[in-house]
Amino acid sequence: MRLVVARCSARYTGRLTAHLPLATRLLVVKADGSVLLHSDGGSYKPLNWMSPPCTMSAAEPDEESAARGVTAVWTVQHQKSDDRLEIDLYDVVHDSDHDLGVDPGLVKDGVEAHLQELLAAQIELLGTGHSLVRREYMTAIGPVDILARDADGGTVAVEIKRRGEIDGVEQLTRYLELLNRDPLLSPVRGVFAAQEIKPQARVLAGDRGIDCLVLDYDAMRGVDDPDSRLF
Amino acid sequence: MRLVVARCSARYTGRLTAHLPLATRLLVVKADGSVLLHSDGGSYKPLNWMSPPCTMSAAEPDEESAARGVTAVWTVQHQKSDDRLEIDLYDVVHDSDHDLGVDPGLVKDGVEAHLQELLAAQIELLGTGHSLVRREYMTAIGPVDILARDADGGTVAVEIKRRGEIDGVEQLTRYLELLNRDPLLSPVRGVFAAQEIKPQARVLAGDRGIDCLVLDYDAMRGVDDPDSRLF
DNA sequence: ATGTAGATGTCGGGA
DNA sequence: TCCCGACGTCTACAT
Repeated sequence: MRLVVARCSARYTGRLTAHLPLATRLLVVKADGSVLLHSDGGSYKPLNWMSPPCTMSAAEPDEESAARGVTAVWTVQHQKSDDRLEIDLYDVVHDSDHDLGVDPGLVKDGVEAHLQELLAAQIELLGTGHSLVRREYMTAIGPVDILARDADGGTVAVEIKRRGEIDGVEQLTRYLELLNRDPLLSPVRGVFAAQEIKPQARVLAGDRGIDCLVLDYDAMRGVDDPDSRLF
Repeated sequence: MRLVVARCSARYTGRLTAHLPLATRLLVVKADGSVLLHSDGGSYKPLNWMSPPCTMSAAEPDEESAARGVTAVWTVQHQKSDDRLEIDLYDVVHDSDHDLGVDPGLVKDGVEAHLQELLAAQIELLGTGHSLVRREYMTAIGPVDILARDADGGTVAVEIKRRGEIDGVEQLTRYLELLNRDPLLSPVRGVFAAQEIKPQARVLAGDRGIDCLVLDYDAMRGVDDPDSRLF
């Protein structure tokens, strides 16, 4: 990812035609060639941008542009359409490059969050004698949904999904690997809990010594939700 | 505008609950306090963000977090709702601050509107003997871009787009259906005019008995625009 | 302030 | 791949 802060102007042609007058802005060039042009306010939407797949090429300004003070011209061309973004750079205030690597991406906890609450409140669904240690137990690679103790005092890490698939088992495996390095917690047992667990995920979990727990959302709500107990 | 590149994890609670596992990302803090969290790919949408009005406060990590390697905790709180974004920063790779000033903002060049003006002024591009009835001819379902008469006195409805795609043909079809119910106008012929017409749209138009007209914007401006006639 | 339609919408899922 | 619907939609404009 390349970060440039510069006085610049820009033109965009594609679904519409538009231009940006001269001002100081942040230019972000991502690893996939996409470009964002941000001002110091507004929302998360850039003033102007080019989505991937696209290619960015920097060129010397022509004589006329150079005379106006342009130091570089960036052309960002979309690869599948004729969308094109041209940026004239004037004074460059900042220019740096960073290797960010791949991003695991956002994890949305919608129904998942509710399942987590319910299971935390009904922790004995894990087995008689279980007790809750903590929800969203923080680790360096993200929060473990539920940490609990079983009847024998052993630690249990629970990963909760709406639909239990292979990647959820992988996630729990990573957590277990990390948690088991902590002598205060080890040995940590894993429980993969979901409303529905795919056969492949169940097989993989079994292979990893991870228990599977199918959660009955409605039944759990029925126990916990006052609205469902009115009768 | 503050730019930080750092390994970080984040949690968002508000309309939904979500979290970002540990990874290296770009953090942008804008002058209005809004915060963007970008990965090195994807489109212009950040992985996570907080829109203004909001306040960002940085704090020391608690003991437990510090033990995990957290060097700072940012809390971004929306001012009108209980939306909240919490960011744990680990290794900070880059941190810089820049004064960008106010931005004049994006100027959209209404090419479609301009094309309509130009075609109205050069209505014979539809064919010899055509005359303009009206621009923005109002109907119950919206304005028809141009209504004209051909050499034989027949009515012609023109839909103008910069890029001619299927939905434009559908739109014109709806207008034609409506206009053809009017005995004073019927039969009404349709013309789909655009700078560029996609093959699918051309096929659909043909199927509906709608003529296609490719507009040469530069040539039309050359005829009409005094700035281009100076020589 | 509030509701509604458009967006360079973006993004994900299913056929 | 295209099509369709949801979105932390956002945004401007109308009332």
